[in-house]
Amino acid sequence: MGESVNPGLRPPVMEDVAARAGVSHQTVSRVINSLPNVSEKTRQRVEAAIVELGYRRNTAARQLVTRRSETLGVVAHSMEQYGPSHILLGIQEAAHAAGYAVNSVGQADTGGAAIIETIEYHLSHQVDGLVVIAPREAIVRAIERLNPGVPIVVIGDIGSSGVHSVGVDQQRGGWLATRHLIDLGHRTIAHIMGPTDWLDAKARRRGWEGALADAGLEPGPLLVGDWSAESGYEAGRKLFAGKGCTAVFAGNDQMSLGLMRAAHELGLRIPEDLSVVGFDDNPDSGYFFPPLTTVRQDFAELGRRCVGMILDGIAGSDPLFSVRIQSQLVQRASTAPLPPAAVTGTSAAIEGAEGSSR
Amino acid sequence: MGESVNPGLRPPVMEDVAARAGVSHQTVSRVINSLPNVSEKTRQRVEAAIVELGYRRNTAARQLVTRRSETLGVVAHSMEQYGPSHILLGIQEAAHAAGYAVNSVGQADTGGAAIIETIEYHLSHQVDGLVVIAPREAIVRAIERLNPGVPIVVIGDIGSSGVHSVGVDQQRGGWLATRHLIDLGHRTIAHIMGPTDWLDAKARRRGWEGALADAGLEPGPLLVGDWSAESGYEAGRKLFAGKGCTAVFAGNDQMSLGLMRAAHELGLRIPEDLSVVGFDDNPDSGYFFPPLTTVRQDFAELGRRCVGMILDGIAGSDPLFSVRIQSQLVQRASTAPLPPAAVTGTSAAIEGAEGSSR
DNA sequence: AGAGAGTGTCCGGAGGACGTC
DNA sequence: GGACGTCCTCCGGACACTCTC
Repeated sequence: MGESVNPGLRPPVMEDVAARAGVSHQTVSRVINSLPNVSEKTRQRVEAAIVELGYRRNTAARQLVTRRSETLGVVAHSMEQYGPSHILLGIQEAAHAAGYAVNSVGQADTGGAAIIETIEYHLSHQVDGLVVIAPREAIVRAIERLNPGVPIVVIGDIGSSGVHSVGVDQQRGGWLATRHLIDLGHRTIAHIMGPTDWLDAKARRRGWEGALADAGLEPGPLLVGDWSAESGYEAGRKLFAGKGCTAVFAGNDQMSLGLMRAAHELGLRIPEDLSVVGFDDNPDSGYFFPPLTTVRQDFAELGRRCVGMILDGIAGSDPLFSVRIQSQLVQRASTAPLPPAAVTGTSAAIEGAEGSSR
Repeated sequence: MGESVNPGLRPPVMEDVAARAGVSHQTVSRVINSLPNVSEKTRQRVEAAIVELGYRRNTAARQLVTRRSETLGVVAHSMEQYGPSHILLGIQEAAHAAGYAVNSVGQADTGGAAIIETIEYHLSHQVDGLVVIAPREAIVRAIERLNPGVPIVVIGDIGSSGVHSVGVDQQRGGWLATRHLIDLGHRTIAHIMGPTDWLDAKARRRGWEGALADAGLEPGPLLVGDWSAESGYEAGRKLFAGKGCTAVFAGNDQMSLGLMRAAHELGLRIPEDLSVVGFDDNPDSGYFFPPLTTVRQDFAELGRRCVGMILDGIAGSDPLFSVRIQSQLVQRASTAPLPPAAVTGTSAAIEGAEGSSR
């Protein structure tokens, strides 16, 4: 590709710069690393030589001797999803602020083996710390058996475990969402959960169950989706075919979208006939039809805490074992009180439970 | 972090494995690299030693001598957007299939300087090839002045330039979207473009202008958004306040979403009163209200072509300079023919609003 | 003798410790 | 004591070599 400053085959090395500047390679090293004891004149000569030769320091060699890479590895997974991708953004921001580069390797492959392979990849590349975004049971298990040699933090609301973790309190989020519906007077509240092997999905579901139990209510219908709008739509078709529920807590915003589409097609009005709560608060959900009540997660904070834990680990102090970030309910227009008399509207008439509970 | 297999401070190296297996480090190297001339018995002893010690080969040292990293660098940017993030997924898939790891470094920072810094980061980390997802003018300019030493491909529909590139033919996509509206009989077609410093946004806009010009029509109103649903909403409020247009081509699906929300709030029915076309075909848009007509981009193909170009470059053959991937129109329910008589202004309020489109 | 199995030495590029002027 | 230079080291791989059957 054209105008190479260095027509020779091999890129310039420190020694070349040194020769050009008339100093030793060690002095070049000092200049590059801003160490003291280099005269101003020499520094300038070296810097000029660097520019002239288009020198770039060889990080492999540097890492070899320093044993540090100043980069954090991230095992990225399901990055097409809103949550994971924004977690990564949060981590990148926080790491950058701390002077660390972030090297993220993702794979579409869903298997645990691929994840472990990626972890090994990072470890053999001398990352100084490692974040695993892989809220799946199997992964956590595998990590416990690992001997990483560097701090490693798993993102996710994984309960007590031998693995360091940072996660949004998904269960509480699910609880908040469900509680909100209960407070509005709903009594039959369905849940569409994410894939059952996602820890997040399970935690949100537990929150739903918990809120219902706390209120002395029976769990409503439970369906499983795959986070996609399509799966939410299909769940909605099934759900609305059966006997009515008046409210649904969907595991994320996209499934809520599909669900609401299914509702529209069947002539159910939202929120008059059906209240819907999502999870994530992705930037679009305020513009859904209607704007979606949902649960917001603070990914920036998540990234900060996560990177903080890793830096603590690098510094040697034993970090907190597990951190939970709070989530918060964002009320919009997809939820409304259950009108006292409106129980006749849909086929929810079966639920004559006005006075019975509580 | 408890049960380290190697309580010493320094991780095991090849020599340690060799000692344990009773061979020389060179034999260990042969085993690891699956080279011939190692007896089965020796191989097994070595492999056992590797597992026992938890040995991982030091990639820095390996790179130092092989001068190859078998990884591709990706400069990721604006990864919160649908397009960029899915391009990355496509690249990862293709690279993985070719046996390359992908190391993506993203930053929130929008400045060109940060991008160049990231490129330098990758180059000094000995990536074997480099992809830059940064469809911004300034970046392309800066890359032209670079002396990378490895193949570098920019993602984007950047016209002729000294830089290798792969991109979806955005302009043609914009043309298709607009043409579709023209074919439906629309005559005043607005466009909400993305940020003006995005090459993609400009290309889509050119497509819109081109299609109108080809049909002998005047350009309709032009507004600028930032890809977000919110910006689409605001654009919609402005647009619908003025004299009516009957169709809008929005620069992406999210802006379409916001736009449709604005339309709903003003009592405009879609597609009866207003046709909308988006761009991206993100998985949600089939579940919008109504399902969105949009333009699909093949990100997997994009990734394949991109990685293919880089591999060609690594192999030494001069790659194609610039590749354009075709996009395609996906028709759904947000567009409809302009009723011959319906040009009677924007407020067709009368009509039972039961449009269960589809 | 010759093929197969295994060894010794040096090298890559940068940084640390220490020495010298 | 400031401004350098000299050696040695990090770890894995290429290469040439030796030994054995």
